[in-house]
Amino acid sequence: MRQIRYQIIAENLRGRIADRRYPAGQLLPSEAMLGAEFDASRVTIRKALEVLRSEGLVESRQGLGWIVSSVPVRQPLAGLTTIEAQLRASGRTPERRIIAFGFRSTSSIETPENASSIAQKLGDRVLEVIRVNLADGKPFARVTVWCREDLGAELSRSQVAERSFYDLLPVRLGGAIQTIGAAVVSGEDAALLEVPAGSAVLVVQRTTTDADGSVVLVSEHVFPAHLTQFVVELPPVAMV
Amino acid sequence: MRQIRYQIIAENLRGRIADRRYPAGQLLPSEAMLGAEFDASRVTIRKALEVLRSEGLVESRQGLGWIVSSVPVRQPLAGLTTIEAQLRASGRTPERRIIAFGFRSTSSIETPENASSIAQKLGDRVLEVIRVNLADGKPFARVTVWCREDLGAELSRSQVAERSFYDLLPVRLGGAIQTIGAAVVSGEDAALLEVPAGSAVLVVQRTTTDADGSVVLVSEHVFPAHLTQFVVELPPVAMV
DNA sequence: TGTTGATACAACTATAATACAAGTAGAGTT
DNA sequence: AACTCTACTTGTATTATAGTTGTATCAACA
Repeated sequence: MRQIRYQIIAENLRGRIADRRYPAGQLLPSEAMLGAEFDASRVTIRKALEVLRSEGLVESRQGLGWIVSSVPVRQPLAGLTTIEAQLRASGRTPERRIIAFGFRSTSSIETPENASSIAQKLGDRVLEVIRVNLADGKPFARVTVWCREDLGAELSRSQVAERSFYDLLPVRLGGAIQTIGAAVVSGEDAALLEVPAGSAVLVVQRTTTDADGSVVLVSEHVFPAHLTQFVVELPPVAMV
Repeated sequence: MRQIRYQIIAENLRGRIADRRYPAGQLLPSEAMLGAEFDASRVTIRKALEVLRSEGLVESRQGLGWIVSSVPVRQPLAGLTTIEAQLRASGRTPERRIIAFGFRSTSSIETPENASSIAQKLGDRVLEVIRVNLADGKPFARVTVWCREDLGAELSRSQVAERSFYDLLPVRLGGAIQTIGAAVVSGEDAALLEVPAGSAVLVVQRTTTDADGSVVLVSEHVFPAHLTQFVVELPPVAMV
């Protein structure tokens, strides 16, 4: 029985990824270098890499190289930034897909955080926007934003699809309070995020205020656990 | 392994900020000087600095230079370390149960963070302590600590059961970096934490350094999702 | 027929080198 | 005290280059 060359090479590379000789997030040697190492042509190396790509182990970017995938995006908790900015900083191309856009009464909202607290913060009617953030075409977060009615009235669906709320709102932002928790993914979110039922997600609830301290946005962000982790640097003062 | 230059430089600078070689509020060397030091062009240095800016670690002012973000940015995050202290503050009685205590070789460790990185940080042999933290008799965290061999040699099982590592270690602590993620609970953890199989947990990995910047502890903390939430206050950051 | 090798070219990326505008700080001058 | 000048900084843009993946073609081989 004849062994097919590119499958052997794929198996070899699979091993290097598994034992972290090629760590997640790092660039693989170029196709040319791998070709030299395995004494194979670029075509063969590519076929091997395509196999690994179909298994979700690696991704490629033209002009850059092959990257060991399933890299959690490391989100620093140092300040109020947008997801898009962080994705761009880590070299990925962000994209938004609007799932829902419309005004609704606060009382009908169901969240882990109870609806009445949203009403208290934002008023009886709010603009609700549900969207999915994509990174390199793959779902990366489901974000639901509730926005104060007077501010939301100025916004259109297309605006929200193209830019972030923080860019769009005509107020000076003051800061935010976030709670970070974990949960098992809901049925709807599993479909939106394209993850298997029963997998874990990070759930972030954020209340954003303007410079005067009044609440502008309440939002809920859901991240697949294998794609995201938050990074915090703790100064020595914090130690007890 | 191929690597992207500006990411290496960013990681290097991140280290200098973390260990206070570039103290908060201070000007960094100019882009030109950094370029000379790293033998890189201004474009590359700038890209590295932009990454750090997106993480909220540095800011820039035209005509002046790059500044390490000042303390107020980090201060609110101090709340994260006090999870155990918060328990005490909320009137519950904390308790520790030691599951395992002993030295082992780093290579045999299995963690989300790969073993080789622990070996690189702490050396080939480490003291491994696994314990369960209880609040009012109910488990609320499984904590595994890997400690540098020379420091671990001074510790006894009973000491570890009664006091925290931060109290016990005879070094001045310099700071820590934490990553927060989510996962589905493992079988062992489900038993230790007395939660149903398939439920979600928060996973925190922490690397603690001493005042000199060398790594003292690597630890992994697992919290049942329904018992724990992290609260973070985010100050505003200059939007790009 | 499918695998492999060899080659060529387009598109893209990171990096370097360079130039100039715009802002800051400080020394010197008036 | 107010102004000017200078040196240095970041912000921004352009051009160039080497190296990478994306894609296609043709030929050799089992």
